[in-house]
Amino acid sequence: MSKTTPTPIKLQQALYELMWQQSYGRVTIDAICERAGVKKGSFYHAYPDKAKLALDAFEYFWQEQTRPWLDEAFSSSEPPLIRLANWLESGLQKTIACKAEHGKIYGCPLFNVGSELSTLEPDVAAKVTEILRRHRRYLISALRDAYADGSVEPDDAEEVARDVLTLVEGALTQARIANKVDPVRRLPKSVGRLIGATLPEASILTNS
Amino acid sequence: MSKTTPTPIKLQQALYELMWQQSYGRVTIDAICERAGVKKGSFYHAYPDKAKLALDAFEYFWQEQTRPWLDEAFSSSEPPLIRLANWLESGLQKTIACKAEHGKIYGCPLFNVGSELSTLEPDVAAKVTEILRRHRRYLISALRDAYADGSVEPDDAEEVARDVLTLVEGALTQARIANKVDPVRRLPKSVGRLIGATLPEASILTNS
DNA sequence: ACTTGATTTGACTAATTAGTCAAATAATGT
DNA sequence: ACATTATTTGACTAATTAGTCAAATCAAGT
Repeated sequence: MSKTTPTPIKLQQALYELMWQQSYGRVTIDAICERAGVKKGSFYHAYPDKAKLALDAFEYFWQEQTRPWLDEAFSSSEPPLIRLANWLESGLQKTIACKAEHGKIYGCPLFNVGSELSTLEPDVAAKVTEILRRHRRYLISALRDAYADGSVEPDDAEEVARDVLTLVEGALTQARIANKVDPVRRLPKSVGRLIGATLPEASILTNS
Repeated sequence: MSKTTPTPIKLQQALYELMWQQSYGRVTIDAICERAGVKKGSFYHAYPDKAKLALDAFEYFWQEQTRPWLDEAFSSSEPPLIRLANWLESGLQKTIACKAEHGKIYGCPLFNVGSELSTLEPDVAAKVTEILRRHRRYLISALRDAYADGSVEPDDAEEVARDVLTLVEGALTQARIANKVDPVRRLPKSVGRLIGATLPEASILTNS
């Protein structure tokens, strides 16, 4: 910790965490500043409003968190179906860890906040759509590889990827609403049904 | 219109519509009262707070809107797979109509608001879970019938119903976020994949 | 060390919002 | 018709919140 974290980053982290745990609308500028350890004047020096900050917050966490996670889970070192299994398994582990740490399942902030803001903050909704698209690319690649190596009956990778992501996001939202891990736990089987194959065991180490 | 609508009902309708189009958090008591054509004192005479009103609002719209809709779509007069097709088709029609009327796709308020409030208003989240459960019962029955008459390879109706509902709710949320009907339009095919059968054409009249 | 520009601060205003309450009105039973 | 109870009203307070701004502090280059 040589350099101090820049104010915009602190604000991005603060908003991200708060809107993930609560909701976008519930988070006040004051709350963001308090969590970021920054005074309100600094907020308005860095950002004109909460929505603009949200854009950066989503981008930051894609770059710092989601992208590295997907890069690992979808590593081409593994066969395509194992990649899918790893992705779901590590997602499940995150969900379980979240519940253990906070007593609550927070789900996917992209989906939660995207849905909350779609009619109110089109820019944020567009950002969410864009990041979901990036996410989907990993699925498309894995599916194409699975079709190519014959482990799954070929189909329209783009469409199936959409369905898989929709199911997974839906399950995360269900998990959040009911505060139960079950919907996430069932995903490998359901995703298997969707792509027309039985998913193998994940190769990723599941921290016991 | 002989009798005047009771104040609680007016408030329920107002909150339901507003939180569906915007978000729960964005809707103020004043806005509810204005839309309901009622003064704030009357609000607090009828309800202690917004969350309690939300409970009744969801129940009211289940009874008055969702339940009759499902009763018709899942009519036992039709073969089970046709019921599913009718359900999805009428949902698609609602989505298209919503976009045509408001220029926006609002999706499913249960899912949107449930996700928004899960960590903030447990009672509302519980109500949402309960209503989703009622919804799922229709799916379970249809699936059991489909298994019984041999139109689908038998499976765990309860589990498959969960998956189907998760996919459908996920698609509605995607549609809301991106303001596109596409995710909903693709549902018959994806649901077919999920249950392991190709869904037939809907028998319901699709208003052209 | 000094200057310049960027950043941070804290105290401020204005606006919004939740919630209260006594008085007015409407509804109900006798 | 009268009394009693329930409902509605509108004006009110208190609290929260967004957003502003001049002054103070910090950072960088010379």
